[in-house]
This record gives sequence, C-alpha cells and structure tokens, in this order.
Amino acid sequence: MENAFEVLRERGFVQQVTDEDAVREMFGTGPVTAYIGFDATASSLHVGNLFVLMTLVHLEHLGHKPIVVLGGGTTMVGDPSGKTEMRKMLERGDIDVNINSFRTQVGRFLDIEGGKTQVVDNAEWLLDLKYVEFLRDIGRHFSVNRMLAAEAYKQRLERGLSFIEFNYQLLQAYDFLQLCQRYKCTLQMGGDDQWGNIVAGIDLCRRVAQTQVHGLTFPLLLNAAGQKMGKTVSGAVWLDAKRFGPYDYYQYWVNMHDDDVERMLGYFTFLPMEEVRTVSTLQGADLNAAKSVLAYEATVFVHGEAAANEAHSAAQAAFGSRALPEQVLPSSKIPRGGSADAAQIPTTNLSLAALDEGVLLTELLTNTALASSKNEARRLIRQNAIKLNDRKPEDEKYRVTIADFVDGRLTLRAGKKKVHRVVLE
RNA sequence: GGAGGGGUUCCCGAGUGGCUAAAGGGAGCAGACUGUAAAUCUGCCGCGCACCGCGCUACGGAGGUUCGAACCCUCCCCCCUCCA
Repeated sequence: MENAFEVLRERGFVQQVTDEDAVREMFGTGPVTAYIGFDATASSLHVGNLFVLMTLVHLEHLGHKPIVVLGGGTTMVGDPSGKTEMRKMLERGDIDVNINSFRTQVGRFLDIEGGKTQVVDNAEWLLDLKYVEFLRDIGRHFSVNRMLAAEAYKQRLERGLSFIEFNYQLLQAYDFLQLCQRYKCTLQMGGDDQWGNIVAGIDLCRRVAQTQVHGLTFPLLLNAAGQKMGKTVSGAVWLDAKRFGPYDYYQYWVNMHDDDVERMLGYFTFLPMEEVRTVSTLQGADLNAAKSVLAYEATVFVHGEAAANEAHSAAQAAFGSRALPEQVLPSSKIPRGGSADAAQIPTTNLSLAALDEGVLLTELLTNTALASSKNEARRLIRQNAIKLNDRKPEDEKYRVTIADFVDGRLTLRAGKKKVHRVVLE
C-alpha cells in the first residue's frame, strides 16, 4: 500500500506539514484517523470544497479513516481566517438546512454508509458549552499576543475584527481536542488559511490531552492568474446538479487555462501521476485533449458516468469532435471515438403554434439563457454574435419562424461558447 | 459614550446643485486572431420600449429645501480611526 502522505504530496495537495517525517511515518504504520472541517455557509458544496474533500477520498481509498466535521457549531461564529471582512451571520435554521445538504453531498464522494468515513457535527459539543467554564479550561491556553500576530488575521486587524470572530480559533482548536479524545483523531487537514487554527488545535491537544497530533494544509486553490478557482460570473461552481448542471460543470473544466490543466488533473482526477506529468509536454490539440479528459474525469466523479458521457457528447456536437489520442492520459475511460450527440446540448422545446407569428429573437435568447437581458440580446445581435443554424439574423427585431428550423431543430449560438438547441414539439 | 472620517453602478474608485446612467481602472461580454487557450487590438457593458429617441430604476434608509439633488438640510442605520 502506498504511503498516503506521499500520494497527497505527489498530487500537489501538501502546502505545509507540522512534522513531515512524523506524518509520513504515521501513515506508514497503520490506519490514520484524519479530519477536515466544513462550515455550512452555503446550501451546496462547491469546487473549492471538493478540492479539500479529494484528499479524504484518497485517504479512504488507502484504508485510512477520514472524519468529516460539519460545522453546525462553528458556522454560528464564523471564521475570520484569510477573510477581508466579516461574513453575514447565519441563523440556526439555515445552518441546519446547509448541514443536511452537505451531509448528503459528502455521501456521494465518501463511504459513510459503509462506515469507512465518519461524519460528525461539532454542534454536538460546541452549542452547550458553558462560557466561564470554557474560558477557564480552554481559553487560558491561548495567547492573545500570539493570535494577534497570525498572518490569517492581518487584514482583519487593519479593517476590523469583532470579538465573536476572534473566538473562532478556540472553537476549532476545541474541535480537534474533542476528535482526538473521542475518535483518536491524530491529523487535521485544511486550506492553508487554516494553518493558525490547526496549529492552535495541536497545541491544545498537547496541553490538555498530552497527545501529539499533527496538521497538514493544502495550497489555496488558485488559477495560473492567481485568482481563486471555482468562481464564474454567475457565482460559484456548485456540485449540486440543480444549481450547476453536468453540462456546465464539464464546460467549466474544459475551458481551463493551459497552465492549470496538469495541476487540476492531479487534484480532481484519480489518473496516475506519471501520466498526468506528461501533460506539461503537450501542446495545441493534444493539450485540448487533456482538457477534455480533465473535464470528463471530473464530471464522472461528481455527476456520474452517464452524465459525463452526455456532457462529453454534447461538447462534441456543439464544438466539434476532438482527436483524443490513445497516448494522452491512457488510463482515462473517456470515449475516444466520436460520440457527438446534439440531443445532449441544453435544449428548449417550442410549440409549433408559437411560431405562427414568429418569436422575437431577443425573447428567445433571454428565454434560453443565452442572453441575460433583452438589452444584452440586442447587443449580441448587433455585434454579430448570434447564429441560427449558422445563419446570422439581419437585425435586432428579427423574428424566428418555422423557416429557421431544419427538421424541427434550431441550434442557437451566442458567441463561441454558448449553444442552445430549440426543438419543435 | 466623545471626536473625526466614510457608505456611489458586479468590484475598486472619481464626482459635491443642472452638461451625470454617473470619469477612470478592473471584471464581464462580443468581434478579429486562435486551440471552445493565452496575449493583443476594437467595440459593448442598468432595465425596458414604437431604439439615432423615449421611459423607468440607481449613488446606505426615510423625510425636507429647490424649477431641478448622488451632490444642500434633518433624523435614522452601518463601517473605520483615535480617545474612554
């Protein structure tokens, strides 16, 4: 069995470790119980969360014992680490809803039912804490001087940090102590902005439980341009298919910047690293093939093979089939032959009767979400960005009629990346 | 609690009675170029319409002054700095 630390390191997940040799040895000696916490600030997990979750998936595969801590307690407070400003306070009810949806989503990636991975909610031990007792037992171990010096608070000390947020670190440290005592958890992982919180937990475990535990952080998920990944104009890249469908998810990955493809393959797929590393030698069409593989593999993991196949077929129908040479990432199960299928492109049905008088193109564009407003639709038409089955409309008042359809189908394009099909019913 | 500074369109940030849907930058979108890249150049970039124009909405909130307010006055809310 491979050493899990080495696997994580090789795939690019390791940013900082408290004691590299000790952690490596720990993983080499037997099953390790490791945890990552997730605060329930949204109703769905997003790509950033998945990035972090992938490490637990690897640990599970390698026979270790992951714990997912859902922040029913900590979300009530809000972590200021690495943030520029205070987050809006969430109500208990909303947090509960989010926690439940997280629990379901996590279950798709980790084996909770089979017991390989455990999910716990820190509300269990945080919400009933007694203030004075907590201050005396736990609070006394924290140095305000040290906390104020932390890099993660730097911006906040300039812009303002409220007392409630300043307490967050104590709660997260207390989490680690609880997990250490209840489940013999000996490793906490998290994003690099969590370093301070993790180290605080390690100190607390040593002082209160006389136990040496460890910490490991991941690099922040940034793209080649240095921006946070997982954001699009319309918001986060959600893992919930209802909020961000498989087709869009596939497209998100296939549009990845050249310089990010190799790293993302390491993070978001399970392809062997010796294959992934060859991506740096690819250029042009071959690099695009690697993007297709990335998109396919990432979509398989989150939305399943059927959805990934559909998204892949839609992409080929919409943008043309790409050559997918056997030697590019050979371990991927991506269908390498052409499998273009226009039916998988996002489609809207239109009744024949509606076309009698013609439908305003601007209206059709907004209805199909190709344009976000009629003004934008007009702008697109004006700028020659719209195509109806490869024909361009003459003017902004263009009405779509039966004549625009071929075999009852119309492929609408807005620019080079947005496609939508309209089918007569 | 006291003193001072501030809240402008997705973000940053000008504007301090009419010429302001609001400079400039960023982001975004489109066209050219391409590989559904990047870089670059060009255009667009609140919403709606009978669209070379008109209407509506918008400058923390609510009132007021004025022919006219993002800009002036009053009250309220929020943020920051210093003092306590």
